[in-house]
Amino acid sequence: MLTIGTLSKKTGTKVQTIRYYEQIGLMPEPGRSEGGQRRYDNAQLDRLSFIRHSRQLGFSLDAIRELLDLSDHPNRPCDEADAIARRQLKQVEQRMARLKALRTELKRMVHECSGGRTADCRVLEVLRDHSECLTEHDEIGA
Amino acid sequence: MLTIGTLSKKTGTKVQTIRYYEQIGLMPEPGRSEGGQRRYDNAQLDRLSFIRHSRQLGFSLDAIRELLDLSDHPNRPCDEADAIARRQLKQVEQRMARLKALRTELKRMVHECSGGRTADCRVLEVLRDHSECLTEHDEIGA
DNA sequence: CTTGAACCTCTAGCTGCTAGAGGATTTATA
DNA sequence: TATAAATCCTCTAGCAGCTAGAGGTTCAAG
Repeated sequence: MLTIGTLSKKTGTKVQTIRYYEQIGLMPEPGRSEGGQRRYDNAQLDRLSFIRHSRQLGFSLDAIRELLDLSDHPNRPCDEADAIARRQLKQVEQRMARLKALRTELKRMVHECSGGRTADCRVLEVLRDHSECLTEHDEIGA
Repeated sequence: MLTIGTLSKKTGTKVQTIRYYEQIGLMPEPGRSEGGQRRYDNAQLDRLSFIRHSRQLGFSLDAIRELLDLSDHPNRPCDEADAIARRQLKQVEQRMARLKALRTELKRMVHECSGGRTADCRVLEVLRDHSECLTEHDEIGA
């Protein structure tokens, strides 16, 4: 029987986060001690590890919900899990492409800054005038 | 005199977002029409463009606040603006490195999935067992 | 039996918007 | 000048995915 603190340490998840996962139904309600404290077993430890690992790979909580559901039904075809992973891969690739464009632009800004007064600062100038940008970077928060 | 809708179209910013920027003090309170509607001038248009462009380059609203402040004081040294941009560049590079590791792992997962039952799904297996990962990817939400 | 660490619930906060309700104003046309 | 459509207003609440803190209880060691 594991306390929430132990689970926290074993998975590198904050205690509050574990309770949050329970609240949104991602983790099942665990058993309780006589005094009302949460007590976990190994299955729940595995589940939390799965969740955390998926989060580390960038999957959304919704995607993880689906993946967990699939994982609970061993006889279903795995196309769906595959599709979710492919979607995630695509997203990662899109984000990388975007960051690459940003990096180019930022490098250029920083590189051109000669360190005088802000009046002549290339960084600020570029920010003021989009047309100075050589690369495309048109979506916010992608 | 520009209405908020015009500003919205010219900068590609949602009307609510413009009001939000005003609320958090990023945009100044504009003048008003007799009936109480917001009316903007070109200086404010420029300011909003600056904000938007900075957002597109990934700067946080706090960073933008600093950049705007620097931009308003042409005689200050521009080290600070430079530092902010360098910080941003560093962040972008870190995120890229992280995404690269994720991509590798996701590719491997997807590649190895042979399309059978979920019981044998490599995607789910890898998620279950971190030790199967070849690359490091230890921070969440970076 | 006492102490202190870990637990409990509950509420509110973070970033950066976005959406909708319910109503007022502006503008174009008839 | 009247009216209708488009735009504007304020206010509140919601999204993801946690995180922090208040104020109080339980547990395990000594």
